[in-house]
Amino acid sequence: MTATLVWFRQDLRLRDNPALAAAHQRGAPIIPVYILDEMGEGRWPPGSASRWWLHHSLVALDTALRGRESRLVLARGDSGSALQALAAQTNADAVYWNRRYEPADIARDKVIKANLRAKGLEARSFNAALLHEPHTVANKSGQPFQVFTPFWRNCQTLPVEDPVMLPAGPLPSPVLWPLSLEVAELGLLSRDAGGAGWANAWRPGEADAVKQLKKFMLHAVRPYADVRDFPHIDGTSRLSPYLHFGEIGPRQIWAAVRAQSRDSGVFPASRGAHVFLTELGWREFAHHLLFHFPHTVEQPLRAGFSRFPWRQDAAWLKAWQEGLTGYPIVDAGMRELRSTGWMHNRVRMITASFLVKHLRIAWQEGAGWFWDALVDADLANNTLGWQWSAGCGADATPYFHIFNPVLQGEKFDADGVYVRCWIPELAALPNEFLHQPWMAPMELLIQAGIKMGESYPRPIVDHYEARSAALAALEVMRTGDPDGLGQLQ
DNA sequence: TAGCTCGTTGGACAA
DNA sequence: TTTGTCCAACGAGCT
Repeated sequence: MTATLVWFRQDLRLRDNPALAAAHQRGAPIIPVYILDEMGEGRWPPGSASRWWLHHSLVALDTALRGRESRLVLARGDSGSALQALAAQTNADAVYWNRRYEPADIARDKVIKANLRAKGLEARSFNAALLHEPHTVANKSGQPFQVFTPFWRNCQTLPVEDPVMLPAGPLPSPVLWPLSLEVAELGLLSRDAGGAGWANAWRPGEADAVKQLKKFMLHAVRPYADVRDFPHIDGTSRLSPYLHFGEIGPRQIWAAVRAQSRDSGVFPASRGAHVFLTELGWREFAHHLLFHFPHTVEQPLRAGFSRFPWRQDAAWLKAWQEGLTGYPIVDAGMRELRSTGWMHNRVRMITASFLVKHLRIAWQEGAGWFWDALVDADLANNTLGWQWSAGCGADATPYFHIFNPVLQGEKFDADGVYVRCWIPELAALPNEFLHQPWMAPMELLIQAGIKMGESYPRPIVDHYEARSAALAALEVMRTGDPDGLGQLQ
């Protein structure tokens, strides 16, 4: 009796899973496999928040499979060797999986596919993660797009496939299951990590991904365009970690938006839905860029930025990481991140801008911190976001756009609900000074129980000085004039 | 090939 | 208080 190995990676779902559906169609017993292969992830093995999520996601996937009289076989180590060993052990003659697009994975999967085929096995890969795979989108010169708008316009001329259906009922299973590790044996949960905060904020797994999408489509997609920028409002989809781990796929989201427009006949049905799909477009664009410019994980897309005079300052970096910069909107975001493994998108931009422009600390430092702290840490999205903020990526902000953390706070958290939630020591301060507590008169600070520099830090940099220094540093980069450096602190 | 337009998310300042 | 205007680099993408 032969069998098909279905190799799960970042597609931890049963719905819209082309590899699994194809295996089912093939008819042979299916052996679902997950291999924890940290060396195979290149320089970007999952960080602590991602490992926590992965642990629970694997539990959820196993539960879902057991509901279909199947189970998830777990292994750890080199993916290629583990697959070969499992194939030999189970007499499997085919291995199916869904593709990934990170540089290290592409290189590894290519070797694995060749080795399996050399042994006479059928090795097939599918697209589960993207609406449009990177090699299917190009500009009129045949080159990859580097600007979002033309990229997304081009994508919208291409068809989006419907989600793949998996027939109901038990999955064909082998008579004997191969040996498997327990999820706990993968050692994904570390003792020092913030498991409690994450568990309060999130429920990993496909079932909750589907629930979250339904809830969002029902209540939040229509007002999305108007409220998504306000961090105190639960106005975003919160689907990012589910998408990263593939507990839901972009085709399912596309189909949900399409289903909603059936009544009106207009697609998308609302401005909110249109803006929401554009966000999905950014996710596509991030994968497109990562695929075509794999060096951007470490290096700026715009080569000139390798000359940027970044500062190294461990104390400033630590203050940023811990939410102790003295700028409430920045600190609130960094504390939300530490506490929940997630940060509102608007605040991600503000905190990232502050690190690279006000502190002039290299974006790679920020990317590394986010990578470890975010439950939705995704190499493509993280890279694009940080390069965009630093101004060295695709479609980056013009150099003279520098977020003013006070104005951003006043504009997007006018009533201070967000800041008061994450910085309780400032809660009693009136709105007028909440985003710049150092400007508050002494008697107000005393009334609010705040001792500047003790209960809450003074700003570690002055906005206007930092802004000038950032512009000067950009000028140094642009002209290559080393004299400009002398003027920089 | 040359030239033109444009760019997710802004800020400072004047009126 | 709100609104409009400048900032004015740089390179992608298109015609």
